[in-house]
Amino acid sequence: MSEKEKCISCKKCNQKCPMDLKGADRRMANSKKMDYVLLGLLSHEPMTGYEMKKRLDTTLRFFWGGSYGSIYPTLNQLETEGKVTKEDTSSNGREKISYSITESGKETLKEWLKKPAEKDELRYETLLKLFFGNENGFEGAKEHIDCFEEKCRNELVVLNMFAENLMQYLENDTHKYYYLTVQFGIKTYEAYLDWCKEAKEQMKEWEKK
Amino acid sequence: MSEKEKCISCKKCNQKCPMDLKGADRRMANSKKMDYVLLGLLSHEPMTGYEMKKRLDTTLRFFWGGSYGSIYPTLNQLETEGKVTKEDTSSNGREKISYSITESGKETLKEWLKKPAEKDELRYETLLKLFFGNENGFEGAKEHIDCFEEKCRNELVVLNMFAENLMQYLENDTHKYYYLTVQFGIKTYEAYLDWCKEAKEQMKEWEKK
DNA sequence: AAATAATATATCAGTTTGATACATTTGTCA
DNA sequence: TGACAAATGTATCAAACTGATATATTATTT
Repeated sequence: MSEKEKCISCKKCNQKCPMDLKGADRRMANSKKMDYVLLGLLSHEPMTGYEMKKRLDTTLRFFWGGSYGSIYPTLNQLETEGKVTKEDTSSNGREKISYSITESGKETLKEWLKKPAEKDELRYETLLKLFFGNENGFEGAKEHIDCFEEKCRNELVVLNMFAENLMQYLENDTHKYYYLTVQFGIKTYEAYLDWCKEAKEQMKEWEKK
Repeated sequence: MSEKEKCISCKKCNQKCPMDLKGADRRMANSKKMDYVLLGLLSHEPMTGYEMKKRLDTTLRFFWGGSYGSIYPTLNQLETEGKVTKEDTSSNGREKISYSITESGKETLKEWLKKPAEKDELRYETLLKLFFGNENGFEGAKEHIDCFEEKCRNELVVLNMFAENLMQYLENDTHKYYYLTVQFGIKTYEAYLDWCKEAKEQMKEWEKK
């Protein structure tokens, strides 16, 4: 039995990976990323912590996330390190702190930008439920795919709006990079939709037999 | 100025999201997922913790991960809850514990499989570096894309091998679902490569002007 | 026979999440 | 105008997970 013929997914078929993955460098340093995310946002313009959260939920939502629980503590840490400065812009009773990036902060950001990306990852619960779907049958699998398909369609609507909207601001340099990431989102969601269709067709084939 | 004309990426252009995202249900319950991952793996066949880690690094690597730090504690917890059973299969001095799923564990897995997926997410450091790339210039952006492109090509080689290998085992039901996830991986990595090419072309256009 | 790789369990500090608490300001509509 | 809802804003916490590392044995290569 050659390496290629060995099954890679269970012991019964003599489980063996057909390729050496030891150098595949998944799971690298889990170094703190929030620093760079916040410095990056502040490199565009000064803003509050609340606003950074909003950016993460709208502009960056297709490829990165973040919660208050890491935003505010990180901002304080960055201030201690002299990489951002606070400015109290409270009006009346409402607390409001506007953050700006310092030269030192810009330096830190630039250094990070020069280094290659450590880790890109997907964490698709839909795929997880599909992979273990044997206990759930084709019907269950189809439901998960339908649900995923709908989400993708919704995301595509948003992304296409973003792209259209951005067209008017492409003379702004920072927006060029934003545009590229939006195109990435569009390309991937279109691929997902494509896969949804094919996967359901494949299951129909299997059901016939 | 209509909603559509407002810029969604900075304050200068009167930042406003062209779409209401409040109901977009990003960031839902961060409930423990490792339970289900391990139960899912054990629903295929009994194995050790070490082997589960290996599966995560090979078979599931394209859409899910996991570390020893959550595998072993979760296995102990699952045993306490009666959802898996331990069997000591040590030989001589080497400790070896084989885990099996119980009826109760299968029930838990099935219930989870029936519920819709809570959250699918991308965490692409490459896109992050690209988005903040203004500080780094087109040259820097291209380097990140080249690096990403190479990773994608490598992943595609592995995935195509997986697909080819799996063809021989498609009569095995659980492998059908595995096959679908591999197809997902292939589709998405192909889309990524497509985007890499277009993004670099786009940047060339911008450079001309 | 020695060195290296693979198997195997286990723990820990550091990072992030999702939820929630609390308070004020703005917008809506009756 | 006044009441109510939504948006703005800061902050913290338990629970989850990662990446690294420690430790030890067995299998494979040189």
